[in-house]
Amino acid sequence: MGPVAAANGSDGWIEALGAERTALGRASTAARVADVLRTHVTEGLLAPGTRLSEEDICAALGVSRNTLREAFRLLTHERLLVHEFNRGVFVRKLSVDDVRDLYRFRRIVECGAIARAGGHGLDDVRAAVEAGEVAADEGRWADVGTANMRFHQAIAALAGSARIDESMQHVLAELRLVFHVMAAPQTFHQPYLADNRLILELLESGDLAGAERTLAGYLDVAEAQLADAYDVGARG
Amino acid sequence: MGPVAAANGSDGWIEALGAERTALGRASTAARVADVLRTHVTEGLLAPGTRLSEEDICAALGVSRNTLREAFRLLTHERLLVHEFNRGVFVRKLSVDDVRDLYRFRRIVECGAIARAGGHGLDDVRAAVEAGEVAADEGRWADVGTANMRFHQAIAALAGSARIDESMQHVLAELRLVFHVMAAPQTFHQPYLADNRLILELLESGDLAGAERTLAGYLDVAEAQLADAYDVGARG
DNA sequence: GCATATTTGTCCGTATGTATA
DNA sequence: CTATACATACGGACAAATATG
Repeated sequence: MGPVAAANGSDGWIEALGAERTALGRASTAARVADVLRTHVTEGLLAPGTRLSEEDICAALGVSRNTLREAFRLLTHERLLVHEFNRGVFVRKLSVDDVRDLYRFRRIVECGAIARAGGHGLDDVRAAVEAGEVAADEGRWADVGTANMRFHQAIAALAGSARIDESMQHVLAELRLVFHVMAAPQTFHQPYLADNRLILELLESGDLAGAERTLAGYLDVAEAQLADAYDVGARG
Repeated sequence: MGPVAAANGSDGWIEALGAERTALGRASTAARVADVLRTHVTEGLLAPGTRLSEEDICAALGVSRNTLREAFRLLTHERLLVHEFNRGVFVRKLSVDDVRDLYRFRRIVECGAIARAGGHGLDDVRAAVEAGEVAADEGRWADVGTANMRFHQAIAALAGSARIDESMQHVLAELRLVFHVMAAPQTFHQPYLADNRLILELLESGDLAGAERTLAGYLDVAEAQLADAYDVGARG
């Protein structure tokens, strides 16, 4: 374990990667490597701006450079990593402008999905709302966060478009990077549970315009809250 | 030039690729290779379903397999190619369902962009409309098509979101694959020029709701026209 | 169903170019 | 300006999967 860890001054995340080596079972090697890295990035174990050295990670995960670069491609496309030519790949660092851009995207996609919602797909929305409420009752704040993600993914899915679904998935993955700048990311989502239920009820009653209005306001508030966190905090 | 051409029964597109070898100037090799392939695919020179042999293309472009595979990855992410494990990469073949999905996406994104349009960005819309009209007057149908693409890209850009812009770009590139199933792709876009101008004028007069309604109807008609072409033609 | 040839998946070593201390 | 570190790109190798006869 020594040499790699000692040489790179990485705060130990390289070793954590190496520990996942055994988990690399089957399926495309690159996809598995991408899974491992994706987890580390979205969980906040790799700080934004960190450079990912090809050599070190190859050694830690026991894969070749070509395979690793394939994994880098996947995550770069998901905007979790950025690739600077002749310099390497880095963990994505989102700016306030990125946050505003993400919410512009969400307003269009989520509100558009509601406006064109048919009757189907509401089950997934309801399931996400209830899962969030149960998790909050039991104090499982991390699960509240994932339930909230599921809620918005389900809202976008009302559009009935695979491409919309995929875009939304990527946007939400990016947002996970943003949440780590919050002082208390655990409880960030809790206040929005009531809005989620209200939107669900408006949808079920057929009041699409009301649901859309509520969601738009919701997104405005969340965006402002995150932008404030940037001003106070890391000045990203 | 003989052996490669003679052996692969490729209708000559491999040689056409080879002709672009000199154009490979600077910037990442993989990105340049991707550019060449992207052009060939979107121009319809490579029929959907065609398998892209690593060996042949490496020889034609004079790049290594690793580099070519990197280019393949880029284009796969753009959905222009599909990668089947242990079988190779193929030019994407879109189904009727794909067409419907693409138009669902466009309805949400383009109409949403109009609904949230500020005053800025209309210059690009106007430029695209006028370029299309001039090209049509002069019978340059290919340019009419590209001007039409520019128009819709400019509409999406009214949202003021880089992520929306990029998503729209990919969707329009995919749509180019669809246009080739039309009997007369050259004149496909011509009838829509009048709609483009109408939408521009509604936007300039501040009638966002009217512009959105017109565009939505436009997209419905175009989708139906393409779906019909699929029924009659290649049964994709 | 089997044996063969082809093609892809993965990895390695190395030479060259680029950025940074 | 020099030196070092690193990414880029190439070519070759072998295993594994697929296609072909």
